[in-house]
Amino acid sequence: MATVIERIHLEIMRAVHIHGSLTAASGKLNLTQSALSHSILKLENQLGLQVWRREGRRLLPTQAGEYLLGLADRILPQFEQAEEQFEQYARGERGTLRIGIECHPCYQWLLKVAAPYLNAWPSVDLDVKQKFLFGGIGALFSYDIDLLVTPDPLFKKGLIFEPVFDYEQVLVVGPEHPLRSAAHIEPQQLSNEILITYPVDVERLDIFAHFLTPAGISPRRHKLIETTEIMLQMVTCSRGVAALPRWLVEESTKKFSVFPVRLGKSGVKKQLYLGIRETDADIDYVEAFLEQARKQRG
Amino acid sequence: MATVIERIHLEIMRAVHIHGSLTAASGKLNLTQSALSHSILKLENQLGLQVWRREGRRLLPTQAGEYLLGLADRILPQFEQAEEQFEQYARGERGTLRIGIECHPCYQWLLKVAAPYLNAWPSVDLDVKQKFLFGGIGALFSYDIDLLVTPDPLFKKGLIFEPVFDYEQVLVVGPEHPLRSAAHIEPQQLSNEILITYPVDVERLDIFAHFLTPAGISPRRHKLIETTEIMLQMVTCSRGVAALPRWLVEESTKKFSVFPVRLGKSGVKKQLYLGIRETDADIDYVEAFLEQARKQRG
DNA sequence: GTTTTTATATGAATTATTTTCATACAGGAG
DNA sequence: CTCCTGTATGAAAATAATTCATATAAAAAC
Repeated sequence: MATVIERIHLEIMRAVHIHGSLTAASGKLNLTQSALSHSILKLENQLGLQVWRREGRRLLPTQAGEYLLGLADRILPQFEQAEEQFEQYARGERGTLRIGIECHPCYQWLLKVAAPYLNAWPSVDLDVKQKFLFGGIGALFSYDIDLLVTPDPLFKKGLIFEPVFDYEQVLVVGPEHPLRSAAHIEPQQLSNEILITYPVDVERLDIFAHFLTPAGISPRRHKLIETTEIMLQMVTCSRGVAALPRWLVEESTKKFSVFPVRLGKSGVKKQLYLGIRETDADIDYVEAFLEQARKQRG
Repeated sequence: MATVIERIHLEIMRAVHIHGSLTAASGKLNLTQSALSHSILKLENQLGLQVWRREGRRLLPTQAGEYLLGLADRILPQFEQAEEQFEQYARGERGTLRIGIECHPCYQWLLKVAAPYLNAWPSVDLDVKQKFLFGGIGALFSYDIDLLVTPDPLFKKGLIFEPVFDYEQVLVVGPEHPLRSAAHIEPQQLSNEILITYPVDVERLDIFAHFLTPAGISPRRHKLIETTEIMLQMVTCSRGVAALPRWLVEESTKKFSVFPVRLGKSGVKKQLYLGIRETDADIDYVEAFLEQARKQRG
């Protein structure tokens, strides 16, 4: 078969899916309803099958339509990303490094590396993404991001992962807290505490995954807070305890009266990794980011 | 920016890359050299940058050109796969289940499952792929395959892996071989043998990865053979020993005089997994394949 | 239940785009 | 230097996409 599916068809499928009707979609695409109708009808003719089941005036995707929608979701972002990239090239900029992060400490760490990197590479933009339909690895494979910061590396063909940061996850308590100067704590000592965490799945929280859950302990209450600052504020006021990287706690002692306590006798030790696609390994500004990360490390 | 990059541009970039010149590419695309030239020139105007550096009459991709080539490699196969899929839909067929395999036992196992599945689903085609630029997981993520058979599952968001087959990797020896009726063998007993394997990386061969290498032993010689039949033939004639799944050896005793011997006291135990994309989990013929695999298992 | 509104489909006319044709121009081989 | 072979280019031709005007029908409103 010749080439029949064009970008415009995917654009139409997606726009109709999002906006609910050909008419609504036509506005967004700066075309008339008639143009879209003709375009899809032609496609249906060429394919020899329907893309929508016309039920009254609703357009319900058929199996083929669903397939096209999936194709649109995979492909259109890549066209768009490419066009943005070219706009940047044309302006003399190098491009955008799209960074994906999969945990909160990842974000904290990234903030520290980003500043010196942006100074060194004024022609490169950074874009940070946190939500991935198929996880960070999937985002890397499908070119949604160029670089992944994660605690879970994957050593597979086509990807390169490198450790960039070691840290210890510690409990943070306020100045009034009885555990304030304990050498370390055991899981059961948290069973009567209010534990404050970021609002993510419990399995993804280190204090649960590597400390409480293995011991079969739950805290008295589990409170969810979005931002680190508010979290530390609440800990300072004895409204609960939290778990954060030690370096972050130590940096915060200027602003908040908070104290780190080791989790378990040997502590909860974590590593962050940086992952890229093998094919990107020799792009200068990608390489430079890894270099910057290594420098920060040592 | 409006939508400027179209499928045809990617087709041209790829064809020129493959065939070396606009003129050569034009033949393959059933267009004239002039058409391609106009098309790319228009694109370059809209993007505001060159896609090729014109050096004499050679067209050398610029950075932007390289980017487009990468885009073409990722995107065009998806368009093509979609069109094939639609052709099948139009013929009343359900589609093609593209299966990736990452090891030789995977292939042997697949052969056993494929026959009953194809009978049960006459409207579905199977396509088996063995070579992946970015490994099986990458192929799954980038829609090169729909289903992966592998000994290395990856439990990540967006993917579903399920164990489908347990087997023991054993040594195969011929009728004259002194180890023929040994209860099991130790690594050093192979140091004077000719070991026959498939021609793949040593790290991917179970007998090396899980038996010889940990003990620091190498066989006297290492011979590479492509096909299982020839391999068994050579073993029968005392031309060497091989390592294969026990079930495969047992099935082969009718045709070849070969004998399985356990590797180490507790044997080398392996599992095969089937992996799919989460989004495909409720496609009936995909589900049916998993069901078939489970049935085979029990 | 009738009317009004709002959606898609369709044919013809128009506009825009792509493609070809003819040819200019230039690099590389001999 | 000349011939061969590649790309670029402008104008003409062919094709394709888009609009406009309108038909048709399903919801919604009354």
